[in-house]
Amino acid sequence: MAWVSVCLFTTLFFLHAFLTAALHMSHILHFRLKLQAHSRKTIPVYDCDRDGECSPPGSPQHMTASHLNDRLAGGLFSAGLLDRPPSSEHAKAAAAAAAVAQAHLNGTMQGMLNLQKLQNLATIQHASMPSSLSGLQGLAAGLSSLNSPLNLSVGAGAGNAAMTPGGGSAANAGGSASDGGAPPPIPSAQLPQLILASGQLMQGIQGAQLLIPTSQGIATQTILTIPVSQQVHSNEQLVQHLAALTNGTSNLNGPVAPPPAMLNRHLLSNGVQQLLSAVQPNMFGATSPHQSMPHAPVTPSASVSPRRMASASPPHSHHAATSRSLHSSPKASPPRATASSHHQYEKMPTTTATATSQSPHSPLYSASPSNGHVGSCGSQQMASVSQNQTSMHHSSTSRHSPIPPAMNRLSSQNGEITITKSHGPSPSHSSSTGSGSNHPSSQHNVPPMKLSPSSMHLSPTGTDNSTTDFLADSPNEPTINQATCNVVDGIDLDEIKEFAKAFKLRRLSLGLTQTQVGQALSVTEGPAYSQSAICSALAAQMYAAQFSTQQQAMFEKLDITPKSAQKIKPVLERWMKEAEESHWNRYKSGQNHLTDFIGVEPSKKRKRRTSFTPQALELLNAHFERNTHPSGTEITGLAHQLGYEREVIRIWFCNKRQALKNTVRMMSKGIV
Amino acid sequence: MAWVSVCLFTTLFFLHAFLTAALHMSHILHFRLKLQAHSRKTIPVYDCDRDGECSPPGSPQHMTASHLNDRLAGGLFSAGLLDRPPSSEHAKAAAAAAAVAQAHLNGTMQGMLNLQKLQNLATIQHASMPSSLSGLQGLAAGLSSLNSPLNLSVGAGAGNAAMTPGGGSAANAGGSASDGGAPPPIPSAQLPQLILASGQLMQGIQGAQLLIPTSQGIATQTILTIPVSQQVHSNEQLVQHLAALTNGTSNLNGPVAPPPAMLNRHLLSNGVQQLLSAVQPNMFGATSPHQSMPHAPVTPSASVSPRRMASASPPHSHHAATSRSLHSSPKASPPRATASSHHQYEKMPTTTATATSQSPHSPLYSASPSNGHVGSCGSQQMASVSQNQTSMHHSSTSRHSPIPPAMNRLSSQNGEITITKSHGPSPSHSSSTGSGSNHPSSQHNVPPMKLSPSSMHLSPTGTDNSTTDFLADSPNEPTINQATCNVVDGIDLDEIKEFAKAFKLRRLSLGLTQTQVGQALSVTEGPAYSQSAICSALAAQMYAAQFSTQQQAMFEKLDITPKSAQKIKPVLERWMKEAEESHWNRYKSGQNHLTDFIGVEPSKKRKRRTSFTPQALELLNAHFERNTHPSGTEITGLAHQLGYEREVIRIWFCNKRQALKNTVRMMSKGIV
DNA sequence: AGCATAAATAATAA
DNA sequence: TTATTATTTATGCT
Repeated sequence: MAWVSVCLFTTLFFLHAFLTAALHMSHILHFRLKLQAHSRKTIPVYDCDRDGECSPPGSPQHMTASHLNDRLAGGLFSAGLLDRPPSSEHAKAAAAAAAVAQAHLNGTMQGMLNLQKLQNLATIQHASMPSSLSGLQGLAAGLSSLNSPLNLSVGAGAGNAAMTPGGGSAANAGGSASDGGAPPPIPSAQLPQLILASGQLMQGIQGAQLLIPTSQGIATQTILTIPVSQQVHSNEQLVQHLAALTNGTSNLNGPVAPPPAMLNRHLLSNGVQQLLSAVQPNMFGATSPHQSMPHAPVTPSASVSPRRMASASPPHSHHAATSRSLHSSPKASPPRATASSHHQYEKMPTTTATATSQSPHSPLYSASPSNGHVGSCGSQQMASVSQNQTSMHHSSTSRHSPIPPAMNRLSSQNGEITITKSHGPSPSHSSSTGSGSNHPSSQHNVPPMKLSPSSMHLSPTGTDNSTTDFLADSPNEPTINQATCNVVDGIDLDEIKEFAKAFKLRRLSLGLTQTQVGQALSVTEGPAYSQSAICSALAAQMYAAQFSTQQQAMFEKLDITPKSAQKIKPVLERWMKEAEESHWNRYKSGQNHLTDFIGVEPSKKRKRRTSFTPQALELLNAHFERNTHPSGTEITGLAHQLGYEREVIRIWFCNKRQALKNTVRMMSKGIV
Repeated sequence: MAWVSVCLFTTLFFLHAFLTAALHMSHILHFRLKLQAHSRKTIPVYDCDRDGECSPPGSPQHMTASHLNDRLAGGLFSAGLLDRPPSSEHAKAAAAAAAVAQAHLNGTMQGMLNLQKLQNLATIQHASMPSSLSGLQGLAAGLSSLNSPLNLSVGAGAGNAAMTPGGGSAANAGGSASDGGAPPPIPSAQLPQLILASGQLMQGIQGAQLLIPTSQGIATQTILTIPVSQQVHSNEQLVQHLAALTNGTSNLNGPVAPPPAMLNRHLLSNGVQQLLSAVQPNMFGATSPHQSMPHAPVTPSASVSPRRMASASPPHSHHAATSRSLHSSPKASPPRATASSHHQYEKMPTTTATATSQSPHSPLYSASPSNGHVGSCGSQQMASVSQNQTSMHHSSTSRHSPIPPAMNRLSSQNGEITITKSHGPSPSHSSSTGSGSNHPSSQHNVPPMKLSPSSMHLSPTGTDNSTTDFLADSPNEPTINQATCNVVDGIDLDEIKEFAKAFKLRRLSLGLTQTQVGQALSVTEGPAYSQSAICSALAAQMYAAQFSTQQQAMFEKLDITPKSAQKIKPVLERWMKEAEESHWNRYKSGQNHLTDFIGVEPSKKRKRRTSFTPQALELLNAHFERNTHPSGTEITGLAHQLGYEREVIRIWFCNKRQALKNTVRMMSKGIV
């Protein structure tokens, strides 16, 4: 009678190159943090268990977060991003956050940061973009924050100018920005920082985008709060997440002010996988020459929808002069993209089967083509920071103009954080800082894009050139050094991935759906950018992103070239800027309706929640019991019979099935 | 780059008396094991973290697996399940696994266990069902395995007969079954263990059902692989999962052999939510008197679909004599349900908001009406074990006949594990064994059901009576002690929930959809059990299960009475047995098409959407990367490897290519 | 204040 | 292209 069954529980960890590492997760997780320097080469940095004990992979040695920071800093330095070698002291590496609210996420944080609170905090602090090094410093600060118990505070050291690479690191190390540099005087912009947009960006990530008027212009700051245990269905696991913190600083007024620096910050929690990255899109080339940095959005026109903007063409394009100042500063900024420090965070593979692990990849001033990740084929150099000037001249008009100068990696352009998978296959790509004339090919084509000039205006920040700066590898018109780069694909993939990610974050931060974006774009960009096309393009990008190095071949085979994907990027990028700008404008005018600026009517509202009568429910349930998957006819019949819309009935069944499924799942889990 | 996939392989051993043990699996999980004696009282047994350190809940003390075993053994003993007190020595408690392949999953395991491999392994080992205590021993062994570093090997100590409570524990503790007891001689059943069915059961759960011929009969073992990080969208989180392992033992040949024991074991991981449940439907009353226990499925007819079976009526009903032996044995089996030890496993609340905690509730020979869970209203006693004889006489013909004898709780009848929520509201129902005349009302109507006798044949196991035994509370004909039971609802809910869960697991393990079941049932059971009706019944049960005590009111309001659900249970149970039997038969005949035995035409509706496991997707994507156009052979291989239908795999590639193509197209559109 | 679930969104199997 | 699923959001009610 005896039955013996043996239950085995196993945890399999799949390493992305099909290397599988088995981890044991104690309580919850184990997490393995890897920093990826330039190339796909990954540097395992951290491997901790819940107890907080961390050890580098394959090594008994334990590393603390600070160690990690040092390591990072070292990497940066070696990459030429830092002026001087990082000090080995933990705090040293960390610089005060510049122009960024420092998120302070408490490990034991009970909930998400309330966005309202964020806003309130935001009003208190202001960020000014000092200059060159601030970006790096911010980065450093971010890194240093790793040491902190994962606290994210929204106060923040605004005084970026004060931040020198070596300065104020200690403060940051503490993790709370509030104690950071003295808040810079709030210059021209008397507007308090406002929440441009807020809401859930992804899975469990709450995001808020703040507009921070500064003497330099308007800075946009994105704050993402990432619940540690987000997405985990089971209770006990500690989860990790990555949060991307996007910092966008736009110069609105100060033509004189130092250019806003870009900050990229990645915070990774040990016990909990978390990533915070901030990117600041400023300073990069404006796609269209006529783009100006709108002072504070001049036009208070309430609902400036992208479409409207498109039609209204250049209404906002004034202050072209400001752009100059902006550009100049980038040059000064020391943290060149030279060593595009790709901090890869190796996550545990999610359930998603895609074998590649995603590593947060914060392209900062990753201007230098030598960026490890970037398959820089050509000999072209692109000084990311300095690019601004160069890129400035890119004519937005020349669509496929081979203008390569001041090319930035996608990320920098977006000013968004993106997570890149480490691409297993493509080996090379070390931290060839600066001068690397690696892959000229696809990487550096600067397709100004078909930027409907109309859509260009309003871009408030110096970020304008960003679109132009992109190294879009256009298959056609292989401008510079493009022939020999076969690494390009890999690079493209990275870029695409990053872009897609960044775009998504930005889109979400505006509270827009893919559909909305598509619709708006179709209006703005014309038929070629029909909604579906855009959406699909986005999807494609996402999709493409999935394939990292390893799959490039297939990619080509299927004719799904990253190149084409790359082409659409500028358009999307441009639109996004406009949308964000518009958003800001509306804010100013007091009209803060997120959906207003979309070319879509607000009509879109959510349908009123239907409430079914008990009788209806009875019938529906009876039907459901008989058949959980009623045919269309059945549904129609029911709808008619009950007097509800067919769709309502259909959805009812969908939800009912879902509920059932959930129930079952729980039960099984529960099992008792 | 890191991929982490966690696969949990669990083998559940169902102790036939509904003993559930929650284990902590070191490596990865934390388990909390609770033994629940009769009533819902739960006894926390284990709580370990990956380090292998275990401590009883609320206690700093660490327990080793062996401790757990001891504890368990002690519990069992106290419950009267063991003949002698368990020794305190760690190894002692563990007995060699009986009749079960012991899965050995290495923590560093690279991928999921290949089902093929499992099958191969299965062929190596054989399980023989010794006698009474073997079940317990097996359990103990299983528990002991907890100590192992989470290795799951599919080799396994088969020599169950040799297993005495105190013997061979050490070997098991090692975690590898291969070194376990000497493989018992493979008696009559010369068939190697085979995979009855395999595939994705749910979300990311892969399941394989093995048939293990033993001298006692055929044992079915279900192995579920649960990716740790399943369902997690972010990479890094380690996830939890629950695995349910169903063990069904059917006596095929040995009329003389001791009756198969049912083992119910629940493994629950703390850190990772895992559930393993096994249910064994054997030994219970046959609904229709003419049912016999088919020897080894006599009819090798390839596709013995339920429908066919229905039409063919009693083709397989031979060996009626065997049933006798089966029944007799239950009596002899020491582990009577007396102390229907409910091992409740308390899991961490999952993210799902449902506030009720689910406690694993494994009804084993919960024959005694006194079972805490059961709201035994009437004074009727039902000796679950002994019931067989009694129930045997139930006439399947009398649908609503008030025949109460040998009533079993649903679970026991099913021999399935089900998860019950603890119902807050209904207080009473202590382990008022036997005599409690609590809620006579709805609880005890024994609607024999309209069991179309035709459908009865083929039920291989002695389980036949199970259907009859059910205490279906039919609103009409309140037979015995039924008036005063208001607790009934709570009880019913428990049962319903349990049943629904068990049924679903079994259904899924056969790869059947509700629709399929419904269709098959409509054929088998007649119009009253039309497809839709069945499905709805299932759904209703599921649905009903959702509501635990708190929501009963609503339940009633919606007219989703547990009672009605209860009525259909026996039918479903019976059908499931047949289906499983049929499955086996087909297997024997070499026709292993999962869908074959369903009485449903394939012509029907769109196939249910498959959901691939992350692991499967990983593999598929890897293949896709290499080759977007795999040959038929490749596809077949993949399908086999992954346990999906070939067509599903083929379609996956089609869709994948399509997606790629779309992506490309859009991108190109985009720009140019 | 929370819960149950209708509605909406995104992904993807068929 | 369609239909379903999987998730998420947020409404309406207690």
